[in-house]
Amino acid sequence: MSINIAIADDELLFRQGLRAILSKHDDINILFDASDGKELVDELNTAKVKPEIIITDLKMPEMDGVQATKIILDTYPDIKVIALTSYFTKPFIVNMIAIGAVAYLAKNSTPALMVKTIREVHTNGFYYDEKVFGYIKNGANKRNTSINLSGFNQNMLSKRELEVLELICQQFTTVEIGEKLYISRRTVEVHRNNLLLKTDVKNVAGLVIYAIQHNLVTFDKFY
Amino acid sequence: MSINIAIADDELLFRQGLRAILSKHDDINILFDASDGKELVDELNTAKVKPEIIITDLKMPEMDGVQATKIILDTYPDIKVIALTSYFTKPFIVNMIAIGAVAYLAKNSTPALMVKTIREVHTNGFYYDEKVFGYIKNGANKRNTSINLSGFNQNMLSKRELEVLELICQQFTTVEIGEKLYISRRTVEVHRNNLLLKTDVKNVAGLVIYAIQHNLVTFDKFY
DNA sequence: TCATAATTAGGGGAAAACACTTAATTTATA
DNA sequence: TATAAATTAAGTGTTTTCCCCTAATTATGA
Repeated sequence: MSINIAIADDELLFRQGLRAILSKHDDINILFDASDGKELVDELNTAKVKPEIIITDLKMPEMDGVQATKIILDTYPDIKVIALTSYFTKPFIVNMIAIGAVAYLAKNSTPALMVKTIREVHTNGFYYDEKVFGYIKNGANKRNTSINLSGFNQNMLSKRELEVLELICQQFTTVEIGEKLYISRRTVEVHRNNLLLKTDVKNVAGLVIYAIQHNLVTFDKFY
Repeated sequence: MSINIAIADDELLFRQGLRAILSKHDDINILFDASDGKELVDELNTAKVKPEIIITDLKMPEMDGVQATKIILDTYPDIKVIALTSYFTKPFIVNMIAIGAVAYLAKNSTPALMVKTIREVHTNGFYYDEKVFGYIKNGANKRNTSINLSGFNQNMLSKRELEVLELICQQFTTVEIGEKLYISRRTVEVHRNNLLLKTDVKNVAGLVIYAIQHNLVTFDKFY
């Protein structure tokens, strides 16, 4: 009996590449793939045979892997989600685990590791390597005694914070942002400060990089 | 007779995926792959059989695709370089063409388009689709009557300015940058100001976006 | 060699960002 | 409905950025 999986990644070539790699293994069967979180959720809902495992990229347009995972696990708590990304950052991993991802794969892993991860998740329900374990420990020690959703939400950016972050990336000053959002300069400063704290960066440069890295803003807005 | 190619991309899974896709085609033969520009140049120099075509990602750690292409075409002017990236921006494309890339492929292209591009480059020496053609025209009309390296260099940032820009992106303050480069705070301020003037942006946020957009810094340095 | 560009450095000042504090009001949700 | 979270706002002060100005030294190239 083969393991039914689904893939989500915004790069078609990457998706097709994964298909080509995984198709070599008889015990792995790819049901469908999606180019972003929204497509993934839609395809999942309409699929007759549900996948046991979903491998999803975190950085995607429209809806990213984090949001998609939340929605999916809400409706299908038995589906195992493997997070896939190029960026191996502590907050990311901690958040993903907190949301319910059962494994974390770097994009520069070997195909062998990917297959191993899929099989481990299939048999054991999860797979964390030493690195991820290390991050979990460090991440957990930071604020909470254990990883939970409240700890996760503390790090998440609120709607307003995202608005402010986007305007910061568009090179607006605090005063200008206040005028745009019809709120006080002071309020914007609070949001800025919270952004620095939550994203754990030092200044505007860090915020912009964080925003781009986490796909919170799109390049298209600048050109 | 098959087409000998080499691949450069920082993500192992992507590289292996490409191998899997391209290995299905008998007329395409992958000689070697590399995880960054430096490795690519090294492997190329030591390779007994040189590839006719190199497919390289632009955004890579250590040495990016732009630098690598420059170096490679300097020594091996007959090698055809196909630029591969997730970002389809005007300046990027224009620069790559100016440097000498003979084709430009988006990472969310279909495998079929990639194979077609390889074959077209092999037979015709180049392959530009309508989109890229459009960008070339727009890019050319902007400042120069034709695309050439001198036009490109006029807008280029100096070596020192690039150093400062990189450190700004790494969240260092003016004073800190001065200490790192063993120059006065004042001098760094001059470079900062020139950066703002040359890139035509408003503040640090604009500089960071410019740097990322133009591939002057790599994400990997931040994590 | 003569001009141009790059790099260096400084004075002075205004604006913006950042750091620390407290706290009221609204909103979501358990 | 009680509790938590988000959003709002402000005081006060320091640091950093950004802008104006001048100007010497060092490369680079025509």
